[in-house]
Amino acid sequence: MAGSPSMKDVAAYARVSLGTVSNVLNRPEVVAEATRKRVLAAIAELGFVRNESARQLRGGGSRTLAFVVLDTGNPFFTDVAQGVQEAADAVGLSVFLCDSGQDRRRQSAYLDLLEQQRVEGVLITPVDSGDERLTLLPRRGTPVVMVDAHSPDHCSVYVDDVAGGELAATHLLEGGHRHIAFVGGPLSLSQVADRLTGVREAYAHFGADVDDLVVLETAALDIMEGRRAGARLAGLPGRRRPTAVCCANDMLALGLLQEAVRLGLRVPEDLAIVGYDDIVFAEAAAVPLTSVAQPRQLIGRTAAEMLIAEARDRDAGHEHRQVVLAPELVVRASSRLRPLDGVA
Amino acid sequence: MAGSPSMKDVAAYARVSLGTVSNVLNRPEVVAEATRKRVLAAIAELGFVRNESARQLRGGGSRTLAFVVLDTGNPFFTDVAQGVQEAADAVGLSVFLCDSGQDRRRQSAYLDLLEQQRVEGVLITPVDSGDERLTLLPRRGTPVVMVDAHSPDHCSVYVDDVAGGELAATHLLEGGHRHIAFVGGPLSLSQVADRLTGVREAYAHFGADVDDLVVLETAALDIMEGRRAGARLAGLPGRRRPTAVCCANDMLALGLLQEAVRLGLRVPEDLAIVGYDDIVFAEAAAVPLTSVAQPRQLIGRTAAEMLIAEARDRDAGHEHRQVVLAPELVVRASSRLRPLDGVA
DNA sequence: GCAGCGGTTTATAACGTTTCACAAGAGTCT
DNA sequence: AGACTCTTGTGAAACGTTATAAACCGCTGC
Repeated sequence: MAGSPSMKDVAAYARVSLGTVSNVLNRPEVVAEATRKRVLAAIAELGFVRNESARQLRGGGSRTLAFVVLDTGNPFFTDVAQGVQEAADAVGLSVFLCDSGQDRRRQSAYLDLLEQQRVEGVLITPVDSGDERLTLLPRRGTPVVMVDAHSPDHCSVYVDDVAGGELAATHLLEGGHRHIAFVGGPLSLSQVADRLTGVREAYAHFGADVDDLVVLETAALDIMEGRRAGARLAGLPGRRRPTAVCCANDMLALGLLQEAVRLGLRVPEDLAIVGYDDIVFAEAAAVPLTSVAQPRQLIGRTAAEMLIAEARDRDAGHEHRQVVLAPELVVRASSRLRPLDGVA
Repeated sequence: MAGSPSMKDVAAYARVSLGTVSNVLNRPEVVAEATRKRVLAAIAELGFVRNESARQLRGGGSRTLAFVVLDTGNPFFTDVAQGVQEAADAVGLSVFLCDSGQDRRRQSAYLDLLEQQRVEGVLITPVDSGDERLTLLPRRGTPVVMVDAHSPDHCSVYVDDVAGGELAATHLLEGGHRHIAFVGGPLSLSQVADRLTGVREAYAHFGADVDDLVVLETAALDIMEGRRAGARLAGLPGRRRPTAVCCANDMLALGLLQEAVRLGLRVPEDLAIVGYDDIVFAEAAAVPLTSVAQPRQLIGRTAAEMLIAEARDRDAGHEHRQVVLAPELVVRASSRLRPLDGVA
């Protein structure tokens, strides 16, 4: 009455039993045409809406999965999310997006909430991969798949960040750069750490002196931090300033690019820049940005499919799989060699 | 046993009654120190996790609200979402983001799901403002607030799009342009329609001939559509080509800008461009983009606060409020007058 | 006449919480 | 000692579904 009408109200209104209403909803083929119509009319008349909580409590799962994202402001993640949606749609699941905003507390809060909601599974790009919840959830029956990150205790889909970092740095080294800055952080994020490792390996493989590499750790991976880093670099006297920058993602790179240009540096002549992720805005930047591309939608789709599979055969033995995809370098103007650029 | 442990299991393990476990969880102050500890230990030992469905079924609301977004790929919306998060956090609510992807079917599916989940309320930027669900939900007790759109039957927070469109067009008219193209769509979106109306009004107020205005309707508001429109414009012979473009949002503008430049047009000399939303990438574009700025976070925060208020006094009489915010023009290089540009 | 038959419908027992009225003890005051 | 309070803990009744077993009904076939 006061609240929304329940199946009981519908049953009373249609002069049938509760069970019949349930049947109309769940196995319409077993109820006679006439009664079915009567019940449906009652439902429409009363504006009855199934109570998902009760449903879930009684019977099956939630038909819902969640994707906990590091930063919805970064188009990379929203593209990954598209892939997730696609895969979920295909099997009739809905996706809730949760933005941790690179905040551990929020990540924890969401994980608690999602477990309590009994979602079918959780996809996550963790801020804090050390959170015990990440191992607890699967142990208690909520599968967790790592997206764009890896962990021995979960299924995961990620792009080989070491290879990506190496790709970026090798490109710059081949361009004659030796004094390169790596900009990114926090280093506790595995993506960032791995990309840096890749950059170091490039120095090694190239036979260059890794002491020429400067690491600028940032507090986050967004445009603001990029601008800050750009200002710092531009403030250095020419001699001590790196001639190229490897950024841990495109958000940083775009901010850095913008600020560097504003402060009078020429890109790529004074400062070559390479980003990471190849977000859709990289190509449209002031100076089109060289970037390491990742198969974004594929990451999302694959991760969701793995999650769904894991949720399906929850009881049956499940082997965690690590799917590693390959990054690809897209060269654009921000790092392109010009006649002016001497070769080391 | 098989499934996750329930409060009953915890009670048995701790050798207390069910009610006591509940008390430990909900009113810890009423239970004696010793028993409380024993129960907490049992909870930890068994890895008990509250079942939110049962909780909700029995008692109160879901402590959750949802934001159904037109396109998570558009940073404008993710910024609005930040504002929503902020306001929700402040009162201890969680936010689920749902991406309708400009797809009516998906919007409907989400609305159904959310109503069944009994969320506290729904924020939405509708693809299809004609969907009956939008009026049904509030009538049945789930408050709905329009974000960046308006409707007489709901609370809403939006920016005066007519004023915004007029701002953009007036700026171009003052720059001497007469042959302007409006690019945006679908026109069924109120934002798009209103911005176009504003452009027309600018012509009227300026005493210019509105027949010089060309309308290019697009299928969506994304970069791809922008590129397509850019190609179309660039393909026109110089005489018939508009000298300026008003885009319905920045995604379109950035795509259009990129393609126009690629096809050899100079911006703003051959083609001036004004975008809408002033997303963070507008400033970092190939040619920094003039745009109509909206107070994104404020929109989200205000909308969420209104939703929360409406949900709180659900029964008490509630008057729908329309909060209209003011747009602001940010002039950058993509429309800046150069000495070369003659004045009409 | 009676067992047996689909085809329909019904009554009832869960599911895991929260809440509320009440019981069991331990003090306190007369 | 009896009548009180106060502090803790208990038991049972909801909440709105779904599933399962049983009941009903009008027939058919023997």
